Amino acid sequence: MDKKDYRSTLIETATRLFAERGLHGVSIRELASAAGVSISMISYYFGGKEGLYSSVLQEQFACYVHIEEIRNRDAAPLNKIEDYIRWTVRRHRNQPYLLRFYTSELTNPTRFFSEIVQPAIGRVIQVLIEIVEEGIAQRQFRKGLNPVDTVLVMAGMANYYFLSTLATESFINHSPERDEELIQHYLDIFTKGILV
Amino acid sequence: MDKKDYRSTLIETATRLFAERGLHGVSIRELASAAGVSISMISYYFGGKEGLYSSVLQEQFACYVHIEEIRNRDAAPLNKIEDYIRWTVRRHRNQPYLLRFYTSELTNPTRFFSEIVQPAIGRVIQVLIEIVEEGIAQRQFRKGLNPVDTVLVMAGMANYYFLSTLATESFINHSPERDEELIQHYLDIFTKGILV
DNA sequence: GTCTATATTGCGATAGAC
DNA sequence: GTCTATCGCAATATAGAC
Repeated sequence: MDKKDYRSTLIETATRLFAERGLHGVSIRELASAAGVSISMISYYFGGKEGLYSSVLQEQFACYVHIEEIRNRDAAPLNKIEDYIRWTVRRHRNQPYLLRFYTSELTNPTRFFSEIVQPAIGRVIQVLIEIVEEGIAQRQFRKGLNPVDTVLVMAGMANYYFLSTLATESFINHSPERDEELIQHYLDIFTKGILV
Repeated sequence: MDKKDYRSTLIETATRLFAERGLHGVSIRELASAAGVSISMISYYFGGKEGLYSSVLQEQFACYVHIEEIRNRDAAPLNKIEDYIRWTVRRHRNQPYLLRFYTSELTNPTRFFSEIVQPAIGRVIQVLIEIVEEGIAQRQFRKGLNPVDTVLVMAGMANYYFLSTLATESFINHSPERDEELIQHYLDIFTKGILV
């Protein structure tokens, strides 16, 4: 908790509040009061509430450029898939509110979706499709696989674990200590399936 | 488009608008105007905007009781898993706005989450865990599987396909004609994995 | 840069006529 | 059951003092 300037403090506070209640669920009064500044600061630094929301969104999705490093790694397709899963888990742990923006923009898109969110998610899916196609071409993955469906299974399992937290936390342990075990199980199921 | 009473018309209109923009994203003025009634009808029938939202939510999640039929079927665990996937796809196709409420309540819960949404989703996950445990006990599924992680993979892949639509529709075909193929691929990957 | 005060608009709810 | 009119309040944005 270093001393921050008002601009950073506002972004920090807004990230939490927008994540918890959405763009329309929070007023600039509440935002300013929670950040300990006056409401006029929001217009001053961000040009209004939507500008602040847009800045928060850009910061949250900036990390998606990292998919290019996974893409360009000189590694076997299966290792890249492991990279993707580890990176996804790490992303959600480091940015506890990321998934809120991710899903809230996917289901109730604001006018910033097409500019910030769609390119980020779309690019990740495209890179993953490339990786699966590469794996099939190198005969490491099965021939009959549909790359698109394979990728959606993979992205689904990696993200849904975090999405489901609120509905299952009363009977499923979601603590970070179990992450390594989770990653191993996910890779195991994804590569070998569930049948004996 | 039958002739409907105002109550049903309001539920129908509100389902679309709340799904697209969330509880706070829509005003009762807009709701009433889109439904072609006066705003006082919302108080009259539902006791206010939140009452209307609650009715919409209850209607959307009523279908979740159907998981008990899958649970009680006299069928092999693998067949029950296929049932679950088919039922999930059907559910999202029949109720195009269901996933909006599902994810928006999971990420920005309203005060109706714990009463309506959590019990529905939680129960489905619990039944699926039972099914996987049964499959392991009957030696149809692999011994080392963690039932919880297995279920989260399954629920993730079944739901994420629909969740991702908005970000991938420009390069992935999400039309219902492909659903049967999708279900087959998903079952195939989930049972056999991706490796050769 | 930061504040207070205020302009203006839109909100949810409801009283009361029909 | 349904409407119009209106109340009281909270919203965003900004002008202007410091």
